[in-house]
Amino acid sequence: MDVADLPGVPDWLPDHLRDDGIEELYPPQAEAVDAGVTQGQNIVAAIPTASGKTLVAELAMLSAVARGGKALYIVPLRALASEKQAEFEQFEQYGLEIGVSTGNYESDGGWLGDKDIVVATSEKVDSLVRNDAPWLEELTCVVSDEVHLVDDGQRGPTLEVTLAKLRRLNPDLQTVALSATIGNADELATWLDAELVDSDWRPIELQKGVHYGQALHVEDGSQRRLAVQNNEKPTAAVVRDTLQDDYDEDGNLVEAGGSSLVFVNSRRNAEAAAGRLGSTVRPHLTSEEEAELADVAAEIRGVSDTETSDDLADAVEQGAAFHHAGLARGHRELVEDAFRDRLVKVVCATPTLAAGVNTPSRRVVVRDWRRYDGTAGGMQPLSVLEVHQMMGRAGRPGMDPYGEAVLVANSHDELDELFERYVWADPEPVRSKLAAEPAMRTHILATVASGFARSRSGLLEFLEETLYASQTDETGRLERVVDDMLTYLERNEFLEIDGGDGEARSASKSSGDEPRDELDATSLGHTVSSLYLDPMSAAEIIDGLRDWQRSAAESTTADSDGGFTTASELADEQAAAGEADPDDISALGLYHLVSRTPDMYQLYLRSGDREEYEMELYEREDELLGPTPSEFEDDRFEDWLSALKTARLLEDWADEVEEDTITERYGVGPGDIRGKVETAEWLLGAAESLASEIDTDAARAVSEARIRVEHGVREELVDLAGVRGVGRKRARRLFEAGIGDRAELRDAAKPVVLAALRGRRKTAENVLENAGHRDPSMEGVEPDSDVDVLDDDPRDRDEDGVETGEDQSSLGDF
DNA sequence: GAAGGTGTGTTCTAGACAGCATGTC
DNA sequence: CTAGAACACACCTTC
Repeated sequence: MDVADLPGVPDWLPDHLRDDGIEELYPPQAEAVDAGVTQGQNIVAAIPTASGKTLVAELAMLSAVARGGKALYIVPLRALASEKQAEFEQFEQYGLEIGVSTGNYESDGGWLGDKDIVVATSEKVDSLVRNDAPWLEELTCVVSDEVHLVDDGQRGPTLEVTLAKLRRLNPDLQTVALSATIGNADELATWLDAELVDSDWRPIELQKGVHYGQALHVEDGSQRRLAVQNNEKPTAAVVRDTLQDDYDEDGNLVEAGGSSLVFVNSRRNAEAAAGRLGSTVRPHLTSEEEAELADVAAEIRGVSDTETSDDLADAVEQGAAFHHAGLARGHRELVEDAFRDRLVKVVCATPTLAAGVNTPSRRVVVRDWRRYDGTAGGMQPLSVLEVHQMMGRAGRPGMDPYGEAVLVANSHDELDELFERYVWADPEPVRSKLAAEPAMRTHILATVASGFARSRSGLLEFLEETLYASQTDETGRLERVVDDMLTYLERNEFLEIDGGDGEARSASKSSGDEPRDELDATSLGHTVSSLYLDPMSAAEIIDGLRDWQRSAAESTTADSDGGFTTASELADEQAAAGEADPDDISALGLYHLVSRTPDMYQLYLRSGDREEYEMELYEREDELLGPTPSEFEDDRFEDWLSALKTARLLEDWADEVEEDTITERYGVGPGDIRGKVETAEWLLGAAESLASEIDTDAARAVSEARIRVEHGVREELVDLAGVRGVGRKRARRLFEAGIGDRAELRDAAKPVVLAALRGRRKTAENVLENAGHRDPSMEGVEPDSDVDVLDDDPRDRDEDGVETGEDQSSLGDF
């Protein structure tokens, strides 16, 4: 189909596409147009990655906007939100406005309601629905990217419910769902009343194969010699083969050496493999490439002072890299960019890269096809869908003649098994996971709180519009889970059933009457839903805070030894008790409280950890909020301990312990610290709202704990760290130079400030300006040589990562 | 006697969304 | 209950 023949699209689009070199649509795109994407028709497009899904989405959105509408593009990852934003910004020249909204980022320049196309994560959209964003009703087109993720137990239900809600809000909404090739795309189409485009057409051919022994066995039945040299691992042989230039019989260069993407099953394996493959890659680098790689390596070292950072930089110097979720954001982006620029020749990655941003490669090697899964009790094979997603990264459009995806077999039996299991197999069907309890807990409360259902029957009726309902005939299960969760939500005071106190419901049941089933969210329930908390997390936090309030009150009472003589004295005493002293709450107690909620992904207890944290628990038990579970309640006690480990990490961070020390002490990567801190920040913010909602005196302490963890500083630096451009390190340096807070920073002698900031003039000027200094100029100022500046190398510091100073005594037991 | 190979026991395990109000070194 | 790569370490071989 020629781009000139597109119905319903804006006039400028055909020329725009031609400028991009697009004259003709790919077959699946043409199919989507025939099915009516540009005319408001619902579409499910199940087609491979890199076969032009984005253009299908763009056709739908642009034609919707051309008709005076407004489009929403839902992505599963924040990183994809920014990638799509960059892509859609090409249309700004035609007057379209693009907006982005994720948890940590919202595009500026006006209200989202004024944008023509908004990109957001599914959770953000869910949250917008819960908080009643008015512009959602103006949507005429919604695109859901990677919709096969409805199969995900954790996050799938959110997408499923959100789509159902958007469609109910606006019955005329055009729904475009983009999916990987899956077994049951037709079921998705039925659910969404959509036309189905199901195709495995790809713009570049993808050849799948399995390497075993000295040969690569390709799916078409052919074999290619791919020799494993002395002591080399098969993966290294495949990577080396990819690096070599190919020539035809006449000696002409057919194809220059290419890059490989190697998928492995653990972070450690990724790092080890990258280190080893470096020696495979190095001989193939030009000196120019080596110099550029050295620059990238230097940037990587600049991102953080950790071992991970050093290891990554070492690998990159050799032209190899690793990629996993333990990397800091900066690390990830540097690796992805260097790989896209063909500078880094091999990336060894965990599945982060298969689901994440677009990083195609000449060849993909799936080395490990089993992954540890604690719940299943051992190694479990990856799903076909997952492996196909990885293999689909092979082949860069316009750059490679074809892509190759290689599985690695270690035995002849495995060779056969891999062909059966992955090369020739169709992906699994996608199944809704909505009926699982944690998902129901959250979404029932949200559905009631935001007014989508006001009764049990209304709730069930709404749930009929989900994929779950369309995939099952067994209505009994759904009803049972709904009732269980309603009871749970009522018991925790998030919901009122029948406007009553819980007795009414069971009474009506036993009397055999028609169940009076009105549902209403309590004020607390509304708060929990709009905070986007799992109700179970909210319940845990509320219990913990109430427990603290109670015990604080008791200790106040116990202090007054006299006993009460009159009623008024009793009242006074209770009032005093009611104002429990927030200073009694330790930061650790609060960190532990949020770390044990289901919204915090806890750290793993390693061997030896159990003993260590049992000791820690014994020493600091009275700081924790709520009663410690008995050691015989194995699971809960285990959770309590790993929450303590997580809480200790947060405490260290808020105690200004060096990043390097933390990564080593807890066996995590720099990116994990950021992740934990971010989650804790969010949960403590939610805890702050809950604390005021349930009327405890803890709000102030919670707020302080949150600010400390946000900036990673001790109490005395909270004010300084609030200045833009001042983080934990600069705040500490300024403090050590005698500058205690923002006001003192404004009045401080410039030479002192400059010296504290290690003579960086530009930085010092920025900092002073942000602190509100009248004349921040550092011109002609020389650093004060009397100021002791903290050494920049963390390895020179003592274990606490805090320079020995006057406040040494406050360090405590260390 | 250093470098390297082989054998054995031990250790450890993927990912990442959200409130609210603004910004690390 | 289920795996398997990587590593640390001991021990041996080889030049």
